Amino acid sequence: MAVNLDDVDWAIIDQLQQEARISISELGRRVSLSASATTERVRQLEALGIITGYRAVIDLTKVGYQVLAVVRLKYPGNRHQPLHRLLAERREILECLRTTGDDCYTLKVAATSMAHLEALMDELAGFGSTTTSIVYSQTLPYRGPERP
Amino acid sequence: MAVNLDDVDWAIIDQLQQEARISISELGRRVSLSASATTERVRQLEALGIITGYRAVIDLTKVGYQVLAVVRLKYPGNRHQPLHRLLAERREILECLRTTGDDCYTLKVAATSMAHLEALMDELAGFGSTTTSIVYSQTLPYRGPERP
DNA sequence: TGTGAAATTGCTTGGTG
DNA sequence: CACCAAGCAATTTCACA
Repeated sequence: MAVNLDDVDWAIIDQLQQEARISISELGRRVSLSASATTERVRQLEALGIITGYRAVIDLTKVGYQVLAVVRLKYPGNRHQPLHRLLAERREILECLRTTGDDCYTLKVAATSMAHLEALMDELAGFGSTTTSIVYSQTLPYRGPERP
Repeated sequence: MAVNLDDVDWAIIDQLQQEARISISELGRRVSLSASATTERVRQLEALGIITGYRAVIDLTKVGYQVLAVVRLKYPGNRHQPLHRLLAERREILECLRTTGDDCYTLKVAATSMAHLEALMDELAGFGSTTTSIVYSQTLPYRGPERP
């Protein structure tokens, strides 16, 4: 499943992880490749599923989500469909990881207020026992991987 | 700190959260605006700090990080500099949130193998007691916020 | 795979409603 | 604020190494 990538591939990945909207020709300049060769490399990285997409990063506070929380959910049994349905509906749930350990799921949830968070927690509590931690600050905002 | 955004702003945000590399004219078509007006809107969203950047999303497994873990760190005392130094150095730490509750920090860590993860955990254990959960799957890969 | 040249398309800027 | 038009870049395609 893992793929062999050379220095140029990694240079491209690094650049696009930092500034995904630079032009192909600018990217080519930075990695010392012609525009057409750069296009081909990027196309390959996309086709191989190494680059899975490009996303704008939004400031949650500025768009109205003043509360960010990490929720751990202890989910008894193995009927996961209802939870998946909730994840699809409630767009306030930004991320959901299934993990080992006592808490089966770790979710990241954005809310506009504590009241809003409370309502979301009531929904989640229907699935199992929850542990909620409010996020003070993103000590390290998400960054992508570098060459192993 | 929060900002007032109209429908067009949100349409732009939605599009760029999904496909950050589309051209300005394509974006303009999708939100029914001319290219120059679209450029101006996007510039404003960036200048206001609502859009904080654009990032390529990389498949961790395919580039060699077979293990993803969520680590909760109980950090006694309040000397946070050493931890911040580690976060800057160890690029395997992809994210770090400071939270309320017993565990002061929640980290997301990528490793190439269990041995690699073990070494990372030894480093983190120097800061306090840790609780580690291996991620089975991203039930919901990260997505951005929608209009509140 | 990478390059270079030509045709197409997209971007930017200044002037206008 | 948004549109239009013109001049300038960037993108794509193709023949060639």
